Amino acid sequence: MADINFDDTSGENETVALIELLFFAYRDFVSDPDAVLEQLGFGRAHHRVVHFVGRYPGMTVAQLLDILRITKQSLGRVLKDLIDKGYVFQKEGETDRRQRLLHLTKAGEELRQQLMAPQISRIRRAVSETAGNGKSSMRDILYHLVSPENREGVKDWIDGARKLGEKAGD
Amino acid sequence: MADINFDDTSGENETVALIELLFFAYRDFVSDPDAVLEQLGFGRAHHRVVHFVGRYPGMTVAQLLDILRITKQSLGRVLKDLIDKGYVFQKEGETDRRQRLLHLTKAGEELRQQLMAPQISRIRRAVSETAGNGKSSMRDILYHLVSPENREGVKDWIDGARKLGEKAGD
DNA sequence: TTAATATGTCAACATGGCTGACATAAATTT
DNA sequence: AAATTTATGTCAGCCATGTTGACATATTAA
Repeated sequence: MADINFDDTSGENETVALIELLFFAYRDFVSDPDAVLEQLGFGRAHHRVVHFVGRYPGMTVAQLLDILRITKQSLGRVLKDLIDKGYVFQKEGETDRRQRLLHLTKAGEELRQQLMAPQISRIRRAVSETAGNGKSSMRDILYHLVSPENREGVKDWIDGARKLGEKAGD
Repeated sequence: MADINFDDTSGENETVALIELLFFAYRDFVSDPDAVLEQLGFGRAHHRVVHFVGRYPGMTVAQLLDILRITKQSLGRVLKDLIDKGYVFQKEGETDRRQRLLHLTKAGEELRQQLMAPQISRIRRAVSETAGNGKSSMRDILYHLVSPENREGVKDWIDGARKLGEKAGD
């Protein structure tokens, strides 16, 4: 349709596999903290706010909006939840008193660690299970980001889809 | 909170950086095809269906549900859209006539290619721009999955957050 | 014949995106 | 000092896409 160069047909299937691995890996990766969030009545939007505020205490609302790429309205809702439930608090900026600098409370920081822990474990496990380098390394790593109980299914899917691919190059 | 081993403090910050890189990279990666989808009145859910059906023509509805991990209801809506607009069609299973095997029409396959093209380009570019191996390779690759115009901001964020991190190990 | 399976459909609801308008206070510019 | 811009908050309302649970149909399997 557009002017894309499909000259390199050699890595075609591998690249498509990477697209799907990224989908699968991300799907599992973000699902890790869901159980914790659910008990608190929070969603993934809350998670992102807790994570980034904890990572950069004192950040402004504008900075957070820029990172998350969402609107004030969307942020406002989850931020209100987090403030009301005592995980985030705001501090008037010292040099600019219009700013409401964002910070985590002790409970907020604990929550952040709790949410981050399984993701850290997952990444460490993936890294430790991965050898090689370059392209194959990324593939390995992403594959290893998939939950062990899902790997068989993912592998079957990837292999199966490749077998049925039209122009099986490699 | 839970019994997580934070013994290995050496790779702590790097691992957190990987978490954020995965967030940023995925954010940009899935946003690639949005412009095309918007013109057709489709969303990302439609994209996923088109992609996976095109990758595995003749798959059953149950298989697709298992891959996407969504409910029948959620799938039904987007599937109906895609069928009504002529991008997907269903074929009665030959051995099992209860099945409605999923296929892309010609328009569907063209759409799939059109949606996949920028993601393939992005991955290829990232791979070609990446050297090294192992952990650093994944970091490089994910970093390079971020849009060039966003890399400065992402890098600043990662570096800035690391500088402000409590236990700056490495 | 009965039970299980594959699929479709309905109502109802929740989350978290979005727009656009508007308000306030503080900082900056004129 | 006055006017403008900036940082933030808030309101009403819309949309996409996820959820549950119930129920219907056709077909296959026991």
